[in-house]
Amino acid sequence: MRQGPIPNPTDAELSILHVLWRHGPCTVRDVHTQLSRKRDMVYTTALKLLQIMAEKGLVVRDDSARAHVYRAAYSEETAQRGLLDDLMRRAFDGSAHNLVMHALGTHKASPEDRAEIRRLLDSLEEEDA
Amino acid sequence: MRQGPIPNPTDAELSILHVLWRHGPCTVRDVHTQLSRKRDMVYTTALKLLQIMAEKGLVVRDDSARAHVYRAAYSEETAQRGLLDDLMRRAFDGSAHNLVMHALGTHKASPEDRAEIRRLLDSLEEEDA
DNA sequence: TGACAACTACGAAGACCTTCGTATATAATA
DNA sequence: TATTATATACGAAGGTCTTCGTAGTTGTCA
Repeated sequence: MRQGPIPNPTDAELSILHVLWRHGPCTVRDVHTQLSRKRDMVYTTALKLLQIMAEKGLVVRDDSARAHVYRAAYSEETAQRGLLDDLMRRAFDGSAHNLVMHALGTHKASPEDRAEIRRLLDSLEEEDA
Repeated sequence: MRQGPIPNPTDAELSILHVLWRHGPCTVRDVHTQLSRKRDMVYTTALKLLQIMAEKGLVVRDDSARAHVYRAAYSEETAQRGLLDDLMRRAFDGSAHNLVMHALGTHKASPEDRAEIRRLLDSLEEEDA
């Protein structure tokens, strides 16, 4: 644990969180097994990362059993929002508008994606009214 | 200089690039003066950063005069795209749709912003047709 | 019980980022 | 010319991130 706000996850931390979000609470062994399918990583590295993440407050540890069980401290959505905020502040002058225009302009959005975005815009219009 | 693709700028590097984008080509002195208005930083730190950035290819150096002149190697838009790509790949499963929905959902977009986004969506529809 | 397997704890190395101090060279000036 | 101001170059410290190896503990099973 620690005081203050939970920091944004780093790269390796994010890859571990992905496993936890996808599979729910996991032992180190579980995390390592899953992670090994994507990256090359030794067991103790996963362990160390999880220990550090627990200290940072990124994950919560249940050490009632011999094999400790870890779970993500917050949802993927929350993490995404934190990372997005950070990038927006650092590189987009804090403007969501800038960022969205960029994302839409340079990356493929399917017709379905665009329809969904329109629906979201519609609902935002209603809120303003 | 160096080979391979130009890496994304780090935090301190981004703050220097902001000065160059805003003011055009600058000497170290110029950059440091501008930067000092926002952060606390010693002259030689700005110098060192610019030297490293030149090595990475983030900035281009003109050393024909005694006070070398640096300029950004690419536009702010290009840098933003690179950073956005990176975040999308790491945290949003490579999906612009996810990212946009998040940005719009959790951050204020003015009616003007939304109108502009709609126009962009319209133009994307035409491209598909 | 003894040997082995699986677990946690932890130190430390190597990479990168940021920062600063010092050394050195060059221009400007009294 | 001698002094002072301003430049660049560069080494190194301190921080974080990631990685791994080793030590020590606990459970399992023949």
